[in-house]
Amino acid sequence: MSRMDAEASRAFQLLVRFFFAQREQLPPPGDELELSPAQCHVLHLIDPDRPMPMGRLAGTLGCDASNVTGLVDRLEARALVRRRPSADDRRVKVIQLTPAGSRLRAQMLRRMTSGSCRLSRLSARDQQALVRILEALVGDQ
Amino acid sequence: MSRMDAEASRAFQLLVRFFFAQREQLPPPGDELELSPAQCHVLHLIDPDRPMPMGRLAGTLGCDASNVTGLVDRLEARALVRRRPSADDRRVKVIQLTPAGSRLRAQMLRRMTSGSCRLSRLSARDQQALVRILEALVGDQ
DNA sequence: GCGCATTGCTTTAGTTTGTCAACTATTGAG
DNA sequence: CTCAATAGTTGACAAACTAAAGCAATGCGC
Repeated sequence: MSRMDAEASRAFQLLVRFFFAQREQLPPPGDELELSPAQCHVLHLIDPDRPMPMGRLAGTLGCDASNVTGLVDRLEARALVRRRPSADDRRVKVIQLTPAGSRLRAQMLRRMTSGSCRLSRLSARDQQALVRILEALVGDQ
Repeated sequence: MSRMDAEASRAFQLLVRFFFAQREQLPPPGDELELSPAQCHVLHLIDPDRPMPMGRLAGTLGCDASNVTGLVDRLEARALVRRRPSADDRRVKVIQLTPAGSRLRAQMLRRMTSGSCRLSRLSARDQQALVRILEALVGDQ
C-alpha cells in the first residue's frame, strides 16, 4: 500500500468511526423526538424551503425507491412530511416538510451541532478546514 | 444560530452526504464479495492482528449487543470470522478474522481507497489535515 | 467462603430498513 | 398511436436493529 493510500485508508476509517460516534447523540432514546437514524437522514435532507421528489431522495440515500416509499409512509403517518403531486410531471411526488416536521428538523440540527457536540469543540480554524475538505470530497454540487 | 454552529452544521451535513456517497461504491452488487454495508463495517473494524471483543464492537458501532450477535453469526456462517473465548474473562468472546476474512477485508479496503475513489483525489496536504482533524474528533483512542 | 449486583453475550419477539420483482400511471420518442 | 422508459407503489422476503428476559462468569462486600 502506497503512502497516499495509507493516508486515505486511515481517513476513511476515521470518517466511519466519527459517523457512528455521532449517531450516539442522535435520538436521545425514549425522547419525544424518537426518530430512527434513517428517518433523521430523510428529515435532514429535506430543506423546509425546498421540497424534494422521492426519486432524488432515493438517489441521495443510495437506496431503492421502494425503501423510500416506506420511510416516507412512516414520516407521513406522524405528520412530519407531506406528499404533493408535482406540477411538472404527474408521476413525480414531491416531499415537503410540514410545520411540525420543520420544527423537529430544526430541533434535531440544533441538538447535533451545539455545545456538547464533538464538532463544536474543534477550533474555528479546524471547522472551516474540515468543511472545505469535505466539500471537495462530495463534489459540492 | 451562531457562526460556529453554522459551520458545525454544515460539516455534519457534508459528513452524512459523504457517507452515503461512499456507500455507493461499497459492494459492487452481485459481486462475489456480496457484503452488506453493516457487514463491511464490522469487517473494517476488526484489525487482522487485533481481535476484538463483541462488546467493544457494539460500542463502536453504537448499537445493541444483541445486534452484534446476529452480525457476527452471519459473518461466521460465511467463515470470515471466528468467535474465540477470551483467556482473561470467560464471559467475553473475541472476534477474529479468518484468513478468508482477512483477505476479503484487504480487498475491500483496496477498493475503497485507491484510484477511482474520492478520498485519493484529495491533495496529500488535505488528506493529512483531514486525518489530523478527524483524530481530534473521535478522540483517537 | 457466601450472597448479590454487574457484566458479556445469547435468545426471543417485534419493528424498521432494505432489496427485488411485478405492477400502474405517466411521459416522451418515433 | 405504439412502445420503451420513468416515478412511484405493492408484496414478499432477508437483514438490521431494539428491548426484555435469561444464563454464565465476574467481582465486590461481608
